[in-house]
Amino acid sequence: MPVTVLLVDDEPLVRAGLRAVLEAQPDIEVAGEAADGAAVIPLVRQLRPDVVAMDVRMPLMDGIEATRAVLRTVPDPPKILVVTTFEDDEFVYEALRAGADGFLLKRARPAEIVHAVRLVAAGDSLLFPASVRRLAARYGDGGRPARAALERARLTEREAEVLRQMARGLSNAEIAARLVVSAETVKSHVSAVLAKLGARDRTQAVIAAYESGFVEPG
Amino acid sequence: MPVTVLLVDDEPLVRAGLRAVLEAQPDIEVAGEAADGAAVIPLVRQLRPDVVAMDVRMPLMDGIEATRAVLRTVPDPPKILVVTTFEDDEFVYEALRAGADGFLLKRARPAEIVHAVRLVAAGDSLLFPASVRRLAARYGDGGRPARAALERARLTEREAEVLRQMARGLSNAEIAARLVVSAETVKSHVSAVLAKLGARDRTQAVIAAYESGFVEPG
DNA sequence: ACGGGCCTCCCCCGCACGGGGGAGGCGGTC
DNA sequence: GACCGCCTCCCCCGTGCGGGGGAGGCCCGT
Repeated sequence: MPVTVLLVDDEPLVRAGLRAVLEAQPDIEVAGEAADGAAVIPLVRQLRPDVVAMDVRMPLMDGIEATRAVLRTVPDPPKILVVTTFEDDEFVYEALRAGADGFLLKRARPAEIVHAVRLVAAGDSLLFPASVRRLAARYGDGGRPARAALERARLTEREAEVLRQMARGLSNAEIAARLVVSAETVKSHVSAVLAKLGARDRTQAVIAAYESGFVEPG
Repeated sequence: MPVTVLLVDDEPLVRAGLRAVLEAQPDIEVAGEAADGAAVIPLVRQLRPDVVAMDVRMPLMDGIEATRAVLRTVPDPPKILVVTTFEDDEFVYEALRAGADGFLLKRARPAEIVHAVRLVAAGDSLLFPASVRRLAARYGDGGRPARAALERARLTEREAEVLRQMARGLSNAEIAARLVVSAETVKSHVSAVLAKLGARDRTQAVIAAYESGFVEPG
């Protein structure tokens, strides 16, 4: 059965764009739309979408509040894919803490948008649109961010182990030696980790590990 | 003038080995030896070495205590290069907090040992023998580690900026675009950063940035 | 006026990395 | 028995990365 998506954005144009992109896919279906965060909860209860594509800036109730509200009040809640622009940097961190499963830049190419929806629908986390990184330098703390976000990425035992080794700065060959497997096997695990985290390379994966609390600095 | 080094290790064999390796270099000179941490402070005051190669496990006063003592009591103190084994993992973190400038594995090859001494003598930090990474998973916190260690790496403005971009997961090409310079220039800066941090690749550099507090997670 | 640090850009080159495939074994579940 | 997830290993292939050089322009301090 197809992945159902609820679009939440105050701009009709953006909703139309997302709808066009997503409905071009045979395995994705737009279940409905909302123009405001306050309208989201009843719609989620009614439509029970797999994924909510949630804008950040909205009148009445912003995307962060709406995310929190949905996750708090709806049993077996949908995945929340937060739609951001470069200007929304400061909200990304809050969204992560609110329990968002992934991020998406409005200016992303259609293929990326589709990919993001499929990824979070499958239970993986998408922690790596470029903008997510920009918060790093800006925010001191305010509480531990969502380790859950990475845990929800459903890494297998072995993949988690490989990620830990990556986060120690080891090369594939070194990891292979330490885990006593072939380099090819390590490459397989690394690729799986990258895919599940939405990371492009090992560096991004390690950053995600730190940012999500999967590994602790110090 | 040559780099002068004070060797501090309770095992004569290790001291002899270090001496042999270092004195084979025309630009490095062993100023003296000590078999115990307690003997270090007077010797440092007397010999004023550029670098102290400090063992961790020693009778009377261990390398961590000695490092703290030297840095606290000696004006214009020498660089401290902590000599560790794989078994000393748990001390590495403390050493970093105590103000050590670099780490060196006893089993390192001669060329690496020489390189490490030259690096810290030049004011750079060597944060990346493999063992340093192993502490990551083990220690919760206990206080902020040495941001100073990375600051002492004397990154230039531009290098620090490039490192920040690296720590956001950007590729060289993306950094080039963002800083409006050529990819070649970025490569130059990246290479300089790796050299100064003693990192092998960008992933290790980013880890060092997190571990040292140069960038903050969350 | 000269040196030195910094930023900038360029060349060549080898290699680890990562994508895209596939495939076999093994332990669970249905 | 059939299925599926996980781990393991293999192939090919392109390329971003990083090392090793060098070089010119700029500002600054002496």
